[in-house]
Amino acid sequence: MITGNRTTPSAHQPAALQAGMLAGQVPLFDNAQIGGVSMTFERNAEIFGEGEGADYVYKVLSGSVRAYKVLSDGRRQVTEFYLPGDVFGIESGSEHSYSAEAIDKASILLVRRNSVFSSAESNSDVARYLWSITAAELKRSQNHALLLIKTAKERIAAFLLDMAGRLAGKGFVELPMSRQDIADYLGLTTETVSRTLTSLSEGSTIQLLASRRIVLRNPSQLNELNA
Amino acid sequence: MITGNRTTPSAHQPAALQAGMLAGQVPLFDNAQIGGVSMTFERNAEIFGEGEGADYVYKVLSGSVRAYKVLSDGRRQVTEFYLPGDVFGIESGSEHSYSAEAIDKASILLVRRNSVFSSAESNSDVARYLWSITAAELKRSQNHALLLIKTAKERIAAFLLDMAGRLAGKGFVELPMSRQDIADYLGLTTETVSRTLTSLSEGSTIQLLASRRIVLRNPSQLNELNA
DNA sequence: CGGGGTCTTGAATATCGTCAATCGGCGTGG
DNA sequence: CCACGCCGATTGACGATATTCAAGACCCCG
Repeated sequence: MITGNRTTPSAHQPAALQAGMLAGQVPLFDNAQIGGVSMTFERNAEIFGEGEGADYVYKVLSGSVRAYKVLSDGRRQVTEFYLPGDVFGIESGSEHSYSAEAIDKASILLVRRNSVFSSAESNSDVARYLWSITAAELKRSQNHALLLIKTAKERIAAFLLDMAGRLAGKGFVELPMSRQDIADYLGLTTETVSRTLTSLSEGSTIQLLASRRIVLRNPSQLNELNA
Repeated sequence: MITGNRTTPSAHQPAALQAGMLAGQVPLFDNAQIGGVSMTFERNAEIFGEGEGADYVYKVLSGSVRAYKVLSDGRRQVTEFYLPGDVFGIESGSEHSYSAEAIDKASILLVRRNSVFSSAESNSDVARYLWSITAAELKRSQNHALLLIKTAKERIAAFLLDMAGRLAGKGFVELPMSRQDIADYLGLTTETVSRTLTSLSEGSTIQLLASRRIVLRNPSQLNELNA
């Protein structure tokens, strides 16, 4: 790996590691004892590609990341969006089963997979933390699959509520990703995403301050759509 | 938990535990040291329900199991089919995030979650096994999501290939599940599943010996559909 | 041989996708 | 500072795929 337009590894910068941590867990990724290195990725820069060696695990310090798979004909499925605090790239196999790119300029903490694994060998807290992250991702993935059987309006509603919960803005949600990213996450087209947002806006369930800046005027209405 | 029409726990019966085991792994679930109990579930009997306490982990000894989530309006998403050798029901939270039912008469090995967890505390091999099972499920779930963005024909093709690989019959695939189960797994309707199978059959890609007994006449053709 | 559930088939409809044009914001350069 | 150009987003008209509603066939079990 280590390709793409990224900056040179900078000195390690301690991170605010609130998210992703359950009570009583080891502050994995938060100090030099495990040897993390932070890197900056430019907009659309590849962090790793499907099939590449899974030699590192990653944590978002700032910015946002999309993970995705592509079909042979170019159709793309965004499996997950990772926001500050999220850990990603942990795999059981030796190769990544999906690709990851920075959505916007992003600062990412890299930790050698071996460091984490060998640490887990001797420290059961680390092992449990590792497992709990994976289990949480599994749960998210299963809920994602649940999304994909819903109607377009329901998918958008669920997506907005999810993002509102994770981005916690000042009265509005500032989406880092494009309509295409959203479409590929929800299994829709950009046109349908756009139309659905317009429709929700016309029903004053939401308000579009800008295309990526959205006010949830009526969250409970979104929740009802969340069948 | 422990509800539904199931038989009383029988004496432990040693299982053929080939599947789900990676090289060098601990034969978890295969002996009394961890206190497994096998139970028989009748067709359509509930093994556990969403929201119930996740006090056990399960392994299919014979028969088959469907895991699913339901939306408030009754739409059902089958998240996974579990076949002999598969382990399921491991969760990070204290409650199951999905339900599980026997598809046909099934024999299931139950192991107390606490036994597994405490074993993982002291034995890093068990911890690693636990994690690898969860990671493998995550990978399957992500591939499942990938399925849901494809066309009906592609979904059916992928499903048939998957089942053929896992069921390994004598010249044909004997499906344990109904069209409704397949439909809910693939995010389609029974009618669409039926029509698509008929269409594949007319193109002699497959042959329907009986509705649940299918010959893959031309697997490579199915693979090409697997975009 | 009958009955109930499963599966298949048909016709009409709806939702979302495709193709295409236009709009709009933003950075660049004059 | 304003004009241009580019990329992303929106909107419209149309079409295709899958759903819905409905009827009938098949098959296993009693």
